[in-house]
Amino acid sequence: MNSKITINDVAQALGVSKTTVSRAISGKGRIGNETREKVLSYIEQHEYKPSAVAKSLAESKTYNIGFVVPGAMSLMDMPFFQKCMFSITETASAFDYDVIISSTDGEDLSHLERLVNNHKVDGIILARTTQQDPCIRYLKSKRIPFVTIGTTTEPDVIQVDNDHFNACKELTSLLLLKGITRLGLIGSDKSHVVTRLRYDGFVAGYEALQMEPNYKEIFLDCNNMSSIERAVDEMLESDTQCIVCMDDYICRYVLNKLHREQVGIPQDIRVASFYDNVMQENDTATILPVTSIHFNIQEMAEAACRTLIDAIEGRDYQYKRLFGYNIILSNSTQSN
Amino acid sequence: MNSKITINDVAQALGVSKTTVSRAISGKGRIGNETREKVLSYIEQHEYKPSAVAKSLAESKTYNIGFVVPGAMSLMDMPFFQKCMFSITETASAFDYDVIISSTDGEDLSHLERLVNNHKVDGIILARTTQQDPCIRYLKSKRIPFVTIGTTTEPDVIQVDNDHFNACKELTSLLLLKGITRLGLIGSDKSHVVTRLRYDGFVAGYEALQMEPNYKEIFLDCNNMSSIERAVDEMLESDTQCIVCMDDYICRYVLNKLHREQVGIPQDIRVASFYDNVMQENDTATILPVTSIHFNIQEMAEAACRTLIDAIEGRDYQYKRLFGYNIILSNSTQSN
DNA sequence: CTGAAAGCGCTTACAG
DNA sequence: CTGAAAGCGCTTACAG
Repeated sequence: MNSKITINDVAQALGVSKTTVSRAISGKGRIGNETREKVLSYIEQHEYKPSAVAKSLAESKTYNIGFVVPGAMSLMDMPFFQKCMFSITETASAFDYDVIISSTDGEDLSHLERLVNNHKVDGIILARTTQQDPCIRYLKSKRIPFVTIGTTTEPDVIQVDNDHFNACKELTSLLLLKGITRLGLIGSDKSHVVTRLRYDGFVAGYEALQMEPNYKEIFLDCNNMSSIERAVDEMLESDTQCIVCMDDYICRYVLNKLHREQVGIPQDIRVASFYDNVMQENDTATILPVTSIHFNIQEMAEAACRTLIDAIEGRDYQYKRLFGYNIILSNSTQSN
Repeated sequence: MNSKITINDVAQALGVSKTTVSRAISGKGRIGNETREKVLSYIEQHEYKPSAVAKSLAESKTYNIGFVVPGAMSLMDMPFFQKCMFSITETASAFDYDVIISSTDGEDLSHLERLVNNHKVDGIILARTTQQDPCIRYLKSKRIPFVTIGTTTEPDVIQVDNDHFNACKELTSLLLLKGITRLGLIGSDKSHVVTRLRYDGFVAGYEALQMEPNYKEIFLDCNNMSSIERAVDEMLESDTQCIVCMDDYICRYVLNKLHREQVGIPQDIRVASFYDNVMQENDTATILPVTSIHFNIQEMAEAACRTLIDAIEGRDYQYKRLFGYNIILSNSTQSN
């Protein structure tokens, strides 16, 4: 209740116009140094806080951005989105923006539509891209600024992503150069763009060495335990030397399965992962270190947020940014 | 860009006043049936969407609520907060509110302060309570409506929680009645209110049967792997019959440790948990089913959100609500 | 350098 | 049942 003080109160108390007060605060427009100081110190002392809502209306800006996450996500996906979320709220608040959270369940965009239609946000960040992404189409049609975390082939979309393709390509080549040439691959939803990129990187890793993968040992759309374990079974029966998992979600199941089957790593079979989100958290005492790719999620999410704000505020920005990676070699892929 | 249409445009097009349009939309104030229909159908067809910001300013309401989560959280805590978040956004949007996400890092309330000072929210939900919670104190001083998910002893705070005390009491008594009387307890941060409640429930479970716990076998503030494993070591060297874990985070470490030490469950020692958040997700193939307590997080978070909105909108509400639980018995506590 | 005034797009007493 | 007008608390040409 102490905060009923408005710009008018300040102006009157100081015997100046609210124009002047406004200018002192925003720093826009010419104003005498002395006057500014006077206003600023009064504001400081009396804890005047401008109303964000009134500012919004006057500027037709909300200073809010929407962050859209998939409504259905597995345990393993949470660390990624969580990191994105924290990084984005942190970055946004540095620019005086707040983050409104929204979710989409497949084709159901109603949450997102509300946010956009009610003009509650100045822009949107999409936490993930899918093939034929309905969110992307919708947002384009609405002509609201947005950036995707993840790659899309849709034209004219601002996007920020990890360089999955090159990371996977390099890791694959690395394994091949170690003499581990019969690689099996397990991935999940083909509808996620990231799956496609990793797949392409995998194939490119072979091609870089004039080799070719064994397509029979590539299992996609494995998004539950049983399909993953079935893939492992098949690989164990064939001559696969190393199981390459597209993400740590899959990797976890694979390791468990191998453990139960008493298959030794790396003696009996090797394991690598294209993503290490959870596994580095030293949270999973069961799991041995696995050769994998490490991305800096925070940095990428921060870039997504900055880029969006640049777009909102009419500054220049890059349409597409790709972030680097580290490959972490562990003895799970020891070549002997 | 199709959305530049305002209430004025609608009024003019229809030859009525904007008062009338406003009334047709809000349903407040008297208005002729025919007029209302006319306005509504025009709005429908022309996709007029009122500006939330203008509405906010006129009503001095933002239709936003803030959701405050701890900035530092472990992997194991994520499912809980995630569930809360989804449940809250879902509930909020049913009442036409949006959710702004905010975080606090211990004593650093700057995010929260920005949110409150800029008047960007009508109320706040705190995702967790701690002893001497600085957020609670701050929010009380600001006289902004808020509800906590979690119990607090601070007076006059609207709170919603799971009934940890009775749940833990009952599970403890149950074990004792099975003849498993030498229980060891491992818990984490004493500064979290929930730790205290579970501890009290544990002791009360003994007292209900005129018994007393062995206080030497109670280990608190175990919030990393090594301290948990040390506790397990001590229990293995004593005559503890069952290790009771305060949450699934701890339970996971305990199970891993026992597994590595080749200690059989339940033959050699039994295991129970006061919380099953992650473990029920059938995500953790390694982990065997453990006797534990199950809460309905979604229901509780929804209640938190509804209660907050009731408070914001001046309706009646309950100061404190406790939600029930299920005890899930598994063979990890087989008494023979 | 400073101010009076119009405007952002709604809501809501008040009057009819 | 309907409308003219004031007001919510800011910003920003425009004029001086």
